[in-house]
Amino acid sequence: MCGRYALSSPVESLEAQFEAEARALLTPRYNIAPTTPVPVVRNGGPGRVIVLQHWGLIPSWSKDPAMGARMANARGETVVEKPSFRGPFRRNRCIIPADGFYEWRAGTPKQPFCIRLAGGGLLGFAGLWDHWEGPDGAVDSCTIITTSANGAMAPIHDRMPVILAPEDYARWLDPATPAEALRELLRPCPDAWLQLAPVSTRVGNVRNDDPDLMEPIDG
DNA sequence: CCAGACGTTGTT
DNA sequence: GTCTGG
DNA sequence: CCAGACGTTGTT
DNA sequence: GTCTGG
Repeated sequence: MCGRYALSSPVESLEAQFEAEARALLTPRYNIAPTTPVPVVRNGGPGRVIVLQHWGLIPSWSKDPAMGARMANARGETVVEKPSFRGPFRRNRCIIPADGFYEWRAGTPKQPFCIRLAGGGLLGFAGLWDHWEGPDGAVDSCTIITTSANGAMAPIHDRMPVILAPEDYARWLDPATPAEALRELLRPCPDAWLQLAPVSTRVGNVRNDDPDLMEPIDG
């Protein structure tokens, strides 16, 4: 799955790769957790924008915004039908940028890994967002879509985030793309894209937030 | 008809 | 909001 | 995802 | 064990 990731690339790199205009101040983060604001690329006006949205999708019809707490991920296999996700899947698709993400291999102790592009560069997760309004204001929130693990990820975990190819960004964000074509995109990326490395268990604690969290350790 | 759910992950 | 269960 | 809490009363 | 917070 994807419950923790990092994003520290300069805003200029994000704007270039995703052809979007940043409308929020972005700070380097090496330990991004659900329930925090995360940068999201989505359609806005004539072009694409980068905005901060709460990680954990709160359905627009939800009475309790706490519902978002368990919506950090959405299964790609079922987004088309789940009540919480099918509306956003039709209308509110987004891309969530990352420099890498973390997965924990089961065992004692659990061993965290950092997964990055083998050739370096930014990843774009397939995501969904929604707009929620409550008595005390409005919240735009988002979720990261998951799929089965590819060969590279399988030794660590049976799920992984959907990582879009840059040539698929436009298709994913285009409101006119048919659902069948969208579902074609929700597949595990090729093994060769990814590079995995074990990292310090310090990443488990969300209070730790420094570049060393992404650094490979021995073993 | 109304009431209640609406989700994923990992682990057992 | 929309579906499922009763 | 993991880490950490898991409670109430009265008083300031 | 299970929920909340980050």
